[in-house]
Amino acid sequence: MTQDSGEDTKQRLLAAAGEVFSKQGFKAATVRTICRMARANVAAVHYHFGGKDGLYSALLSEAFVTGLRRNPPDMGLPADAPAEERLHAFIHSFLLRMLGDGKGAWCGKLMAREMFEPTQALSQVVERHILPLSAYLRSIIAEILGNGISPEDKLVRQCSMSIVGQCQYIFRSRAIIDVLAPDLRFDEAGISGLADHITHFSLCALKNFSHCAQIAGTAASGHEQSASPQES
Amino acid sequence: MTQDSGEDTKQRLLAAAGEVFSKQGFKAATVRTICRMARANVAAVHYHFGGKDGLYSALLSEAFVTGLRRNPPDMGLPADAPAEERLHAFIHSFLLRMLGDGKGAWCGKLMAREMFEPTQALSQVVERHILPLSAYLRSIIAEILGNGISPEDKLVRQCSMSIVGQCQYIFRSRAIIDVLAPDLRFDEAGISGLADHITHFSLCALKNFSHCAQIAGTAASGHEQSASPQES
Amino acid sequence: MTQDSGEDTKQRLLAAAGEVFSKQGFKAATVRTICRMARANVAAVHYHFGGKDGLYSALLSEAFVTGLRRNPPDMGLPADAPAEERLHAFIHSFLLRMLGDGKGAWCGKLMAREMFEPTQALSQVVERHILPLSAYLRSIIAEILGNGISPEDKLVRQCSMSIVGQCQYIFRSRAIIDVLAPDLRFDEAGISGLADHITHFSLCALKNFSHCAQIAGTAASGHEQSASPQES
Amino acid sequence: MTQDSGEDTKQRLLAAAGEVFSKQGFKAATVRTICRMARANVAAVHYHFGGKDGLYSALLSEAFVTGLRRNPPDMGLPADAPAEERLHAFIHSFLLRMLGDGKGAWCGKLMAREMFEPTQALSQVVERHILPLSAYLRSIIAEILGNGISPEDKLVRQCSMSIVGQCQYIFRSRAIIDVLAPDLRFDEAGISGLADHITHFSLCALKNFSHCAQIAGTAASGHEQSASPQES
DNA sequence: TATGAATGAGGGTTCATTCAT
DNA sequence: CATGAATGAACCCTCATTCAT
Repeated sequence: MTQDSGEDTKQRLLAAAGEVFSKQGFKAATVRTICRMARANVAAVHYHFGGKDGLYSALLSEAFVTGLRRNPPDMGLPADAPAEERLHAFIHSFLLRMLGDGKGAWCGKLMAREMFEPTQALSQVVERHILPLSAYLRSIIAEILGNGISPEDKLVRQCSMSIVGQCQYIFRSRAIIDVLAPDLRFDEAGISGLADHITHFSLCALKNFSHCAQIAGTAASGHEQSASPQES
Repeated sequence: MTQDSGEDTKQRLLAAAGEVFSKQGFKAATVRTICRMARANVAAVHYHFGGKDGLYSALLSEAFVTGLRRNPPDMGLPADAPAEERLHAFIHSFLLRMLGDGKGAWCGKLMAREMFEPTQALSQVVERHILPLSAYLRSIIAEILGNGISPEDKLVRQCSMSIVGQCQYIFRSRAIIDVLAPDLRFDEAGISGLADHITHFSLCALKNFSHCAQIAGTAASGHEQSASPQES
Repeated sequence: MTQDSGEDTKQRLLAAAGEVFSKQGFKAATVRTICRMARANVAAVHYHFGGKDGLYSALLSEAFVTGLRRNPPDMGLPADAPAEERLHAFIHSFLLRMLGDGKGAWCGKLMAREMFEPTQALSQVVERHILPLSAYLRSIIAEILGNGISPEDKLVRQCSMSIVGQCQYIFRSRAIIDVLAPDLRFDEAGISGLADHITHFSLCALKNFSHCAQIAGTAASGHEQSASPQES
Repeated sequence: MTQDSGEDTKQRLLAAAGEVFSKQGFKAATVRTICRMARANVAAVHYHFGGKDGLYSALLSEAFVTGLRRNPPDMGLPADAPAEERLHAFIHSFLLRMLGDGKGAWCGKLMAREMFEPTQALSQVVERHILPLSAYLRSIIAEILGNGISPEDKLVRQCSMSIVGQCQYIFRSRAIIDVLAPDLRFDEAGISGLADHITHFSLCALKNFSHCAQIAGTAASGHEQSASPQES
């Protein structure tokens, strides 16, 4: 019973911390708010996590694990599914992790914030979770680009950034988007629609990358260090 | 000398505030830090701007004006330049405003932060600066998509988000990118290269949007509220 | 010990606040002074009372309760004592509450100040403590005036003000009185003597109110809206 | 013209200071408020009066002179008027000085405040203005009491306090009175009525002081240091 | 003579943290 | 294990004052 209560308090603290930290940021969030929401004493967070920093670190670790378990990057697709479908699943799960409104939706929000405003807890998360995710996305991109391009190629990296950028923008600029596209809803159907668009947009780009090379070249007014498929 | 000193202090405060606010955010930044950096008294910010809020508002307004003057969205291109070139200029100037290292480099950083963590000072900035910028970008996109599509079309709006998302990601996830792509430099040449890639990627997508429709349709596993060119 | 210490600090804060607030007024008094005097931390007042306002409110409530318990308006007289003796007890206890030098002497001082410079904490004190006191005094006055006059009569109200005014003046103009009547001592005997005088002065007035009516009428040079016993 | 403006500013500052100081007290009042009301620069008060303290001192001196000139204690009565009428005039003028709403009504308010919360500027005012006023009142009282009683007698002093106390109470406890006697108006007629009552009440007491002695003696339960007419 | 700009001390309040129980 | 009480540093802001013109 004591143990239960102890673990229970710890979990309630983590849940509350997720909500508050993801909504207000590390600095703006206050330990008191978190503890009040978790129906715990102010001193509990220091007892369990050693302080505000410790709570945040613990939260960050759990955030990724929980988020990925809830919305895995392949969304249950078999490993041998077509690359196009796997890209769509990756994008869709990405959006769900960041925009989902259900309990624990803060996982992705917290990560997005961490990338923008990295704390010292970031590095371990990057190595443990982000790098593998990135590698997985790049393998999909390389497969779509074809021509035997390596997932480590600079072009693949850039395309990976283009895709992830589109996903994160939706969440990060939500305040702006609410003004620019007020009819956009972030319910399940809205998220699905966004995933479709981003997938469509990106596939169009990837599938035609070589054909359009000269156009970009022209538009780039001579700056030609931009990687092209033939480069590698 | 009085006038000079008066305006001077005000300008020094703005400069320091830009640096600190863009680096730490509104809440985490402290008036003391800003004043120390500006070699001004703590009370000066209240005298000149009426408080922390006022300083931030003034800064936000100036940030956009200064940034746009330094790197205008058309980068000096004639109004009748090809849409492709104007898109490239838009993207390039966007990156320069956010990534530039010169004095006032915080302009873009500040805006990116404001979009992620909007304060009450955001609304006026949106109306005065962001909406026109967005309209300009959409007009370019509509021209490239052709078929007489309206700049207000949902598809154009989504593509606009795709493009802006790619640009902002570069800045926003700098901490991650430093790990994912450690060879990326953010000097003039590096930024130019990034602009080329994003332009290329986006043009490939836009130019082939209709041809790829069925691919996205397949990948989207039946969710078809995603707009397609034929829709409008 | 925890409980003791906890309540102890709260009580020390109240005691110090009483001294400081009554001496300097709400605005001029500083939380830091109070805390220093109470050997407590600056944050303690916010922990226990929620802020300067809360401390003042709590103090005001306690002041009246403590003061009335220490010097009840009837001074232990039986309820059926003659009205004259009850009036004397009322006046005497009033002076004791305001001029007493013992611990908690600030009770009356605080109230006097509050009446002169009312804060938003006044209303509740008025309803809870002052109105009953006033009603009690008016019942005594009505009994002395006789003729079946109602305690709510305008004349009774005015006489009540005359009596309370005499009592409060002693305290309020202490600075002046020290000059005008330097031989006045505010020890137990001095206060008792003052109570005797005020009682005497007021009884003389009340007992002869009807007989003197024409005198006042003459002196009032025609302004006759002053209530007289016959009025009601 | 320069001189005019200078003197003008000085006068406007005094007028504004009177209003603000009398309404908020010395500490709570701010130089900025006064200067804004006087349409003068913040530094003007330091230039003309040497600081906040100096302004207050200057104001206090002027307050009494102006107030007494506006409402002299005899209200124009001939020096040989009956004592009863002179008492009424004294009381009436006292109330007018404190409760008047016209421009410059702050004179009395300021003095009342000063008596309650004496600053170091009080002493000179007491000697120059209050002592003569008090002596004048005592001469009236002594004349009414008759029996050749001296104006310096302890009884006369006490009666003087009783009368002044009634007058000041009306002003000082205005916040309470608004609750206890909400039908009381402080226009010219209301003030006149109050003056009538206080005069009436006091005359009744004074005229019958000797007759009632034994009553007070009884009520005073043995404390007999209260002065009686026969004593001196 | 008069003023806009700038100052430093101090205001109340909030915070993460620690202590004794 | 857990908690209510207490802490001191730092927050933004306001003030009377002074400075340079």
